[in-house]
Amino acid sequence: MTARPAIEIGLNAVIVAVTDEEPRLLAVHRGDGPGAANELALPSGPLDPAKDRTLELALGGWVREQTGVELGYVEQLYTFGNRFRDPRERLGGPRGISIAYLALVREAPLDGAAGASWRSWYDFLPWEDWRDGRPWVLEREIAPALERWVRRGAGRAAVALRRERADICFGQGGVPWNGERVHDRFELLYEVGLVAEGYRDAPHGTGDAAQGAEALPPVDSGLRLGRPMALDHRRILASALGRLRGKLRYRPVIFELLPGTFTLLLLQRTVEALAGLRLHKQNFRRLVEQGGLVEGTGRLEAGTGGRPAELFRFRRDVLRERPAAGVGLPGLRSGG
Amino acid sequence: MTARPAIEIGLNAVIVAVTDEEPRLLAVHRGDGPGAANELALPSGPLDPAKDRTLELALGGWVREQTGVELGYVEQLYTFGNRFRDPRERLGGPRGISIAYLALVREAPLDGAAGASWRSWYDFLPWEDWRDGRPWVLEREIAPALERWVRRGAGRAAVALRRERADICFGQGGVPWNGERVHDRFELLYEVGLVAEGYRDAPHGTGDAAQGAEALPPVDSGLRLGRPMALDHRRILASALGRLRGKLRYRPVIFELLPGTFTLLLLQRTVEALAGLRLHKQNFRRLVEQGGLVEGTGRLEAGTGGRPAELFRFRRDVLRERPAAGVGLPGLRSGG
DNA sequence: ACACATATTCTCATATTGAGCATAAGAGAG
DNA sequence: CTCTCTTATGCTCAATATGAGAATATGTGT
Repeated sequence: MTARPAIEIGLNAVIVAVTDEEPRLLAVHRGDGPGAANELALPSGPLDPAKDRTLELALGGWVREQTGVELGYVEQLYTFGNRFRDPRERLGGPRGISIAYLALVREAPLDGAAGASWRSWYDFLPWEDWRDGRPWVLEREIAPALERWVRRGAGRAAVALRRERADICFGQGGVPWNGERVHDRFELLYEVGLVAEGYRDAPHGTGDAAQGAEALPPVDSGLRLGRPMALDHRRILASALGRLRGKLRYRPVIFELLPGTFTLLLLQRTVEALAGLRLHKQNFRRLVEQGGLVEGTGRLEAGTGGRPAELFRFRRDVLRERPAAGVGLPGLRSGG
Repeated sequence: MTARPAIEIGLNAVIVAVTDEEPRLLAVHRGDGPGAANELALPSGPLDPAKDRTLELALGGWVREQTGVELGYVEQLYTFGNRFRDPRERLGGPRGISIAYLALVREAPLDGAAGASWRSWYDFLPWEDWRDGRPWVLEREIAPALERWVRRGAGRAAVALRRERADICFGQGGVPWNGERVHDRFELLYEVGLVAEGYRDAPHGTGDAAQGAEALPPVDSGLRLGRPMALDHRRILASALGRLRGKLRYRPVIFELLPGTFTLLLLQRTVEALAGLRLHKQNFRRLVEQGGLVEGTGRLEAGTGGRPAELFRFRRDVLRERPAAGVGLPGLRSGG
């Protein structure tokens, strides 16, 4: 038996950019793994404990190698460490601990390196995009399937608990939709078996993979909502989206995704893309302008139809004045 | 050479309770380590990759063993992984990755197990307590030392950068104090050498421990602000306090620290203890009552001086109605 | 000149927040 | 029993923030 490390630290990056009003992430192809070959995955790689000085540096190296992209703003998301999170552990592989990061970049054309590509966020989590109203997939697929799951609860109390959980997660039964609860929603869909990963990872008799509180067999394994990813990468993506939506409120991170100057409409569309909501245009403008987040440059954009818009830039001073300034997403709008 | 793991996953817990209007954490004594013997440390222990099913379970086991305390609400904080974070790495120890958790409990008397004890949070971070106004140590020790550090910057631009950083961290030069920036503040004090750990860990000629952006020798090694802890445990504590202060705003976590029924004053004092601020009593009451966070029980508290206060309980329904409800700490008050 | 499209400015009703006054209800001193 | 002290609770008022939308400005293309 050769000496192999008992533990492997995996580093994963959710690399986000917004282009054409779509939030995108950088994905790579991944041919191995006992599941379906050639799944999409997050750029990732193991830490070399002897060489890598910091986790961020190691991550940046893997991303550079796999996608050619250089990371700027990077933030740690979460560390996942459940046993058998990576099915290779069952085959004698090391215990995998995976540290997920969120990175924000301005989308750059990929130099065709490897199989890296930009993918729309909502291909993976289609129920998160409310920009055109309540998403079809929620109404049509998720709600009925959840209702079946609720009803299948064992006893009155269990049904009530399940209903409360479903209502809170998906904004039903009078509960308002909460854009930041992305991970909770994915987790529920996973447990219920509504996403492909839930079915794939379920204990087909093995018995130990049931890591959730209740070991549920997937009940609606016919549904495959959203595009799946390798391992738990879609779960990581859900964490990232939730975190980013929350962060928008109280930190001016949005400017990491924008060019140096931009129109207020581009700023708004970028926020909307991430928030998955429409905002009231006039009020949004008031918020960012009076909030001191941006300042006009005096220059105008080349006309694209109507009256030309002024170009703005991020007001760096806001970090001194209101260190907790964000673009604040108070309410949602139906129309444009 | 015996087989030793190349990586060790350390699990640390910042276990918080509030008693007598003081936020406390559970600390243990720790006799080893190449530094000062018998330092205070967070309850912690390594993950057993072959046995522990989840990170939380492993953590709970170590905490139980070292303190006898059973964890309830647990939340992951951050994963630290810089090389040589643990100085034993230099002596051939495994690469240490440390995952920090925040746990909230109701303070229970310790059954004398081991050397566990409750310690006031602000013994370690005295500049964070503004309940009696701007803390003395900030005015008297930190501000002047930081000013010296700022002036020592190499060149005009460096001085300006340093000043901005110091101002933002510590609410000087017109910048308002931000209670959540706890970790940034500790980090700055560490780099500048104003806390004992900064001096202890500094590269005394070795040259590789300088992990910050600038490899600063500690400049004010005479000062020892606050009580130090083992390794980077005080940094972890700072992360925990910052996170908890932030979380109070948008999640009703405060009730994890309170008994089932409580007066509004106790609730307020508990929030104040964590926030390190005084709040306006009438407005606080309005906030939590109208916000639907609590409901009266009709019972009164045994008199402790003035008019008896009504006992309230947490309104669990708020989780359905406003899933993002917190106690909101809008502004600070000078008086009581 | 005219329709069209988008940008920008204002207005207005309604919450929310910050601050402080006023009143209520107990305990203890005289 | 009354006065004073103490804490609880209720209420007012101004300032500010938010949600919604009307009105006006300034381009492009016909």
